[in-house]
Amino acid sequence: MMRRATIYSIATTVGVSPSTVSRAFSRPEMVKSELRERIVATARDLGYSPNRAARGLATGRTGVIGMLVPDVENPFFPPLIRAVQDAARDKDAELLLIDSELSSTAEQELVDRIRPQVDGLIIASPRLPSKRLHEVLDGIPAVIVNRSMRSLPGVVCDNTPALQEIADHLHHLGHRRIALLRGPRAAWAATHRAKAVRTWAEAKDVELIELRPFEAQFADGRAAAQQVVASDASAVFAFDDLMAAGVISGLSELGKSIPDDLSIVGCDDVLLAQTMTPSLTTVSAPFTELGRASVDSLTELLAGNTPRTVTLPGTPMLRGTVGPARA
Amino acid sequence: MMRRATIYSIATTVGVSPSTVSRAFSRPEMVKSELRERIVATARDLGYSPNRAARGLATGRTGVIGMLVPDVENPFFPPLIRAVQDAARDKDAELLLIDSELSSTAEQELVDRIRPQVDGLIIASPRLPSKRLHEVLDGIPAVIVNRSMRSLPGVVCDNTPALQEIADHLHHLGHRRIALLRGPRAAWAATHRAKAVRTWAEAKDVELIELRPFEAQFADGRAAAQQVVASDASAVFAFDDLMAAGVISGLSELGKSIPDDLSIVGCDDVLLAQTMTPSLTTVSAPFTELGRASVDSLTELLAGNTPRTVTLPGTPMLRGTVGPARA
DNA sequence: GTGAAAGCGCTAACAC
DNA sequence: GTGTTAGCGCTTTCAC
Repeated sequence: MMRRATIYSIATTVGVSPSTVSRAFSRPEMVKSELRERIVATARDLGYSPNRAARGLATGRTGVIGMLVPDVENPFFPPLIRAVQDAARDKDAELLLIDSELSSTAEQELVDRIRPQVDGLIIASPRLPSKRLHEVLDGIPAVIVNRSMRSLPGVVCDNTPALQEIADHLHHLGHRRIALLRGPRAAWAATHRAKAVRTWAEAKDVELIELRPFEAQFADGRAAAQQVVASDASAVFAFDDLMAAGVISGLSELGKSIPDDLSIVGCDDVLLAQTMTPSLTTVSAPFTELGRASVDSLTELLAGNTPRTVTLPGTPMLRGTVGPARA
Repeated sequence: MMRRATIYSIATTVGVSPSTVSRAFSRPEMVKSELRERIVATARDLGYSPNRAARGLATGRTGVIGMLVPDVENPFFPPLIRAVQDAARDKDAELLLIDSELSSTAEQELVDRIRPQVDGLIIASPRLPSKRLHEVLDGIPAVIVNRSMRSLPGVVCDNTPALQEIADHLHHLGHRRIALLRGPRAAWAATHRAKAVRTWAEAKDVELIELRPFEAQFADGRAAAQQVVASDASAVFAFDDLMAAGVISGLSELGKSIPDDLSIVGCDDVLLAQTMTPSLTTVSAPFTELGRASVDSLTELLAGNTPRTVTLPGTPMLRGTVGPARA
């Protein structure tokens, strides 16, 4: 397995200087087209591909974007990762993925570790206190996803209108007593979504039972089923789809059937919302746009500009878990 | 935003030479402990973290592992990614994630692009013909996941005993006519799983209806529901959990209820298998071990050894989608 | 045990 | 348009 080709080996075989080879790739317009073609051709023959780490050392730009997520296994993230990766590819950048495994203490260390290897960071850190997050991100260009902070450019999804639209739908179906399963106390999205439902309920004079903040895991949803039944609500807003799946599972164990006995609404429209039977009524997050906007904002940031926070709307998806309130 | 600390800035403030600082980090035992501690301390003060790209340039080792998956959104991959990332972290390596988006034509290009930035590759490419794959991976240390090839070290999950155990269970429950939803024709796992079921069925003298290879997407499972009903089978083995969810959805639309009318078995035990109601009977893939084994094999490879293919067993998970055959 | 110097592959002034 | 040179941050002989 022979040594990989470099601009030097190409330079030698073509009979030009290394800088010309370099330019042929990074500033094609600066080298005469006939020469450039010869260079590119032999580069291909030699199986050359530029060493971006070396380029990064020289330019200060690595061409890699770091993406930090709290938990790859949470179904919210794969579509987001996909979207970011797509957008990054369009900008000729690679994706370094970091999973902090829900440990905010690890985040600082992780960020420090990768700092020199990335141009910037796209970070989803729902729980870390703003102040800490700000410290963690000190000195590294970063855009934060699904969370709004004054000090950092962000990309968020506004689910308020969609949630309220679904709420209206529930109202039409006769639901007058609704349970709300709050997400994690410290999570921006949880607060935001809860407020949307609360505001609506107050305006509509609907009874809203707020169940205490939960970790947003399937098991938490399952565990909440008891309380939902006890609350005597006929419909429930879960913080996200995963919790919604959890309540459904828990309710089913208690002999309740969906949507006949209770209506359930999730949020995000992740894969399992679509694959469960019946499929879940939820709010669809614009993953592709979120990803693209994140990368765009980061690009802006790297260019020295100051991107504003981007807000993208969720879309209501009326599906099988919502039905008329039981008489 | 001041320039990041380097071994030089540390060297200056401590009053030693850059090489000593370098050694303090990469060969701690070579520098007197008192000095080393001073160096480490001021490094911390200055917020230093080593530039691994530079280190990579010097050593030829980047400290990053590339992971290529066909589709991050397929629920099989997030747990695998998580596991690989964990194992990589233990070895002090980062993860560069590449999603080929099911396009095998793109794979060559993607691999070439990242080749210089990674030490090696962990690749899940279920469909690319072996010969092509071998070419694509030419000259880059790689281990392949969930696929067995003579020319490449691999890590695979053997689901045969688990599937047959579940099949036995079905047999006890009275199932004598079983449908098999094959996965993608070119996929190693699909062939392997199909054989497991087929062999069992022949031995048990059970009627097996093999439905033509499908893409392993939810929609394909849904579309297969018709054929399942037409086949008059009382139980179905789906290629994977996603397809299983699909058939369930399709069957439910046709008025069939699970497991009363039909029993369904998936494979892999991805998140949605656990979150659906009823939860899916399936074979649990040892994600953590698969990830660790992949990284271990790659490490071996990088050390110049020739790792054998690792085979890890799946575990049967009897859950809610299997019941007695209808009389 | 520590320092000096060369080099990893590339880019970017600066010359020509 | 193209070549020369220095330097990005680090490791690694080779001296001392």
